[in-house]
Formats: sequence, structure tokens, C-alpha cells
Amino acid sequence: MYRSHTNGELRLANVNNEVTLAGWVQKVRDKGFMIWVDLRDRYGITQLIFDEERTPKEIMEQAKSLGREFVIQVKGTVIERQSKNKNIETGEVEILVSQLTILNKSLTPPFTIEDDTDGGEDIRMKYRYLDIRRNPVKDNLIFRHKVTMEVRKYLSEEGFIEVETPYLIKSTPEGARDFVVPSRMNEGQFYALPQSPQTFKQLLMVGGMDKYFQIVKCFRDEDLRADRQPEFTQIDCEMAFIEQEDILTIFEGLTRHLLKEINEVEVAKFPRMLYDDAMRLYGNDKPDIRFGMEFGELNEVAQHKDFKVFNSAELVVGIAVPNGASYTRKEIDKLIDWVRRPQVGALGMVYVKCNDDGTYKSSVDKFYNQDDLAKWAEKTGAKSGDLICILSGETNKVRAQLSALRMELAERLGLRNPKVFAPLWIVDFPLLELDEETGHYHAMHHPFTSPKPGQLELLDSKPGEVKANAYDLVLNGNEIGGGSIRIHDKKTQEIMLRHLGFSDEDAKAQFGFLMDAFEYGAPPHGGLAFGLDRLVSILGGQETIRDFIAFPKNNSGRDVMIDAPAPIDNEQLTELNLKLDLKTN
RNA sequence: GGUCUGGUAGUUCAGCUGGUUAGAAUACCUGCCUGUCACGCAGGGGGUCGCGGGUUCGAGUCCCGUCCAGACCGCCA
Repeated sequence: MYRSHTNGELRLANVNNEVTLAGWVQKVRDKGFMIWVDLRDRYGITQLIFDEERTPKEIMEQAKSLGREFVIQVKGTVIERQSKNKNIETGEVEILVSQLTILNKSLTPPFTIEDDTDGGEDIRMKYRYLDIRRNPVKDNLIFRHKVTMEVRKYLSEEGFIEVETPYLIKSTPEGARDFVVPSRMNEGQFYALPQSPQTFKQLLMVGGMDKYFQIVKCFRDEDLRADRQPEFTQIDCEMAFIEQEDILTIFEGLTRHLLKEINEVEVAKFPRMLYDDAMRLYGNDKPDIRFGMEFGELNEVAQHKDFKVFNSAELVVGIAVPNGASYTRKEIDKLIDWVRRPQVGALGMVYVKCNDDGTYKSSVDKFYNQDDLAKWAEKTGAKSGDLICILSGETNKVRAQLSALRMELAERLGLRNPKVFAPLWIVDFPLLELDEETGHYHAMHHPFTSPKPGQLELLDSKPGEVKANAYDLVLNGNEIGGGSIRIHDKKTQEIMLRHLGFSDEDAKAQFGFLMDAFEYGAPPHGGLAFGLDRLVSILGGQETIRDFIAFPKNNSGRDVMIDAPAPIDNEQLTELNLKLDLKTN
């Protein structure tokens, strides 16, 4: 028996118990006459005591030789502390050690194993197994476990069945880049890792599985972000014999369940917003509605004077910054610099200060009078003391720019409180999206999404205006889930694929298996998938998902701990019938 | 593919318009210390200033290239 108790459980009630503990040496405090050792495991810290009077000399010597992160086992007696530590749960007792075994020594770790570590991201990732010993990372992993347990509990009680789908599947040209895996037994052929189990879950519906879910790894070979990893986990769900309303109800229920069980937050019915309204009011399809600052479109009240910048713009739109009128010229100039950075890309910014006395002072006073500015204030909801920031230009670009500014200002003003949760549904997404580079339309969600009833005919005339039975769940400015009602008949799927530029042969080669299945009694179905990593980090109130993943990849998709990816040797290549033809610069 | 920021002791960082022997904190080592718990005190060791080239009497500092890390844009059906 390695231990009779964990390091988090001994209390005054255990005094005089003979116990065996094991764990890592957190810290040795050697006062000469007396040595204290903090013994740590994932349950907590228990203080060990060695002293000249009560501890045999050889054990005393042994204790002096301990270093940080040594793994030890001790036997001893629980005693009441003379001076207690209220900061830790075991702080009223300590262990008078009678036997000490060093189970394994440790090198001095490259960073301190403490909540507030001295280690940077880089070194922590290289020694992730040490990082996981720290409470912040350890607690996040436990937190994630709690979330997935609640997900499984809720969905199981709702009658969902968890079914595993394959990881070695087929590459498809739509969507993100695939990670591919060469097949040894099929020369020159490749599997792809799934970007999502999409087609499989639809086939499960054809198979009569009715309510399916899976907590599943998905893979996308695209560039990373703080909240994006090349392999990530989805809560993937699908249901048959349902309408959009059924899906929204059940997954709103799941989200509400998580907020209640995990965060102890009760949220009323989630608001719903049309995609078009989200774009108009927030410039964004995942608005953070924890705060206002909604867009006010100003074309009507700003394009009647000689100000050419506004007159030539497709859209003139502003937001009111609460209490922004007190910004100095310097601060506003900095704001203008901020929106002009290439990442945002605005050409400039017009501002209006709404003075406390009801007058207005703007950067375009030359062109507009007080009445004009008053109308702008009305349109943007600006009150006395606010600052109106106005951008103009091409509609899509300006909306994206102002949205970026809105989020940045909210961040600076502390309006994005991680303890507040504001979920909402965005519904009626467009079916298709124009790719500006190629001039072609592609599926905004995916090619299996059904158009709204009666809109199939619009596909030829106005493809950009066709709305889909597609929806996203947004939480605090993050897309945490998205889905759609699917196409379930062969004919519609063929029409859809044709509009996405597939020849009939390609469509058959890529998705023939799905369309064949649709001919054997496919039920109406639809579903949704949550991004688990992101969901967990938002519920946990943190910005990056990396500390909720045990072994994450870095910015360039590398695992710096195991040093992957890495070359493979020629034997392996030969076995796979592959030859490298590396670009040499 | 692009923009920006950074790379100096084990670690986190400071190092001004180029100028003597590159500093601090922490970690580590040694000694002292009769109740520590961020223990304290005294002392000590520890540097290819990411790498390569250039400018200069002189480069951690300036210039060019390159590598690495991070954030963002593109991308992510």
C-alpha cells in the first residue's frame, strides 16, 4: 500500500492516526532544528515535520537531502500543529514522520511548480507534465471533466446514444484542409482525418439511431489561434424526425443545464436574432450582447452635405462609447491609429463628442451642424458624455471594422465580465457565401444544409439571398455551437452540389454513398455541434483554450514536448510507396 | 501568405541617444537560525545577450538576413 490517505484529507479528527502518505515535495523549509516539508498530490498539501527531539537522526539527514519534486513516501503520526495555517485545508495538522522512503529523485524543475509560476508559455509547454502538476492547469482539466460528465448525463437522460464514428475517412474538397494519412495497403491512396463526423451522423439517422451524440476529436489543417487548435473536440449531435425548433429547445436545455450545474447561473430563455439583424446591429454573426453599443446606421442623416468621404460610402455607421466624451485628443488619435492598423483596416474615423451641456463637438464640424449631430446621437443611442465613433465605406468591411472597435472598446471599458453569461441563438444564416477570390459561391455552413422552404428556386437568380435552416449558438461573443436541418432527399442534395460547382460525376464520387442512403428511406433530420474546448474555456472564464487541453499544440501546430511533427525515415516512406519532393529555397 | 510584438542567468525581466567588469528578482548551492508555511539572515556559483552577416575605434543596443515564440488578418464548409 503506497498510501492510506491523500494529501488533502487529514484533519484534526485524524490526530494520533498512524498514516502513510505519498506525493511530491513541494517545498522544504529547513530551520536547522526543525524541517518542514510540504507534500503535494492532486488533492492538496500536507505538512510533514522532522525535528531534532522527536525524529531519529538518520531520518533527519534524509529529510535534509530532499529536493523539489522528489517523489517520497512517509509513515508517521498525525499531530496537531502548534502554529496553524488557515490558508490550507489540512492546516491544523501535520505528520510527525517516523519513516521516509525516496521513491524517485527529481532534477530541479525548469520553472516553479506554483499557482503563480515563473515559467513562460514556451517552457511550460515543453515540460507540460510538470505544468499539469500546477493547480491552475490541473483544476482546468478537472473542470473539463465535470463539463463532459454533465453533457453525457444530460444527453443520455434525453435519450441520446453515444456512437463512435471512424477517424480514417475520405478527403473532401469542401471546407477546411484535411489532414491526410497514407494507406500502406492501398498504394497511392490516402485517408483523411474527419473535420467533423458530419456524413456519418447523417447516416446514423438513416440507420434509425434517432438521437445520437458523440464527444469526438475533429481535425482541420488550418492556421491556429489562441482559441483554435488543429485537433479539437466537438460535442457532435444529430436527431431525426425533428424541426429546427426541437433542436434549439433541446440544446438550449443542455446549455442551460451546464450553466446551472457548472457555473450556478440561471439563464432565462435564450434570445434569438436573425443573422441579418446581427450583422446590421453588431457587424458580426456572433455578437457579444453582455453590453450595448449597438450600431446606428447613419446614411440617411449623414449623406446630405458636402462631406465626400461619407457621400461616397456604401455604409456610414457609428457606435456610442459610454462616457467617451472625456477622451483627450491624444486618446482619440490613438483610437484612430488602432482602427487604421492593417489588422482592422479602416481608413479613418470620424468622432462626435456629446458634451454634458447638450452640445456636440465633432471632427467634421466643417460639414455638419448641431442638428445633424443630434440626429447621429439619436441613431446611435448616444447620451450626454458619450463619444460617437463613426466608420464608413463598403458595407461588409465597415461592419467588420466597427465590430472590432466595439469589442476592443468593451474590453478596455471592462464590459466583458467573464462571470456574466449572455447566450443567444443566431438563426436564418445565408445558405451560400461568395468567395471573393474565386467569385464562386460555397456553402456557408456545409453542403448538406437545407434551404428555407420555398427558397430553392432562388438558387439560380439570387444565390446570395437564399436563407438556410442553419443556426449558431453564441455565448459572450463566441460561437460555441452551430448546426442545421439537413437535406434528406437525393434530388435536393444533387441540386445543392451542382450549385456548389460539383459535376455530377464528382458529386457521385464524393458523396454518392450519402445520396444512395437518401434513397433508402432517410428520415428528416438535423443537428448541431458544440466546440467543447471553447465552451469549457468560456464557462471557466478564461481566454485561451490551451490550458483546458492536456497537451495542446503551439502557434505553428507543433507539439513542443514530443517534438511533432517530425520527418519519417526512408523505410517508412518506401513501405507507403511515397517519395518526398521538398521545396528547396 | 501577411502585419505587429518579443528572444539577455535555470526562469521571469531591466539594460536610456552605441562607451569601463551585462544587472534585479526568483530558482539553485553552502552556512546560520527553537514553529516555518512567499520563512528569515549571510555568502556563493551561474551569461555563445537566438543565429549569421554588416556599419563603427567600439554593438546586448544601429542595419540586413534568418530561426524561434506569441497575438492578430487571410484561412477555419
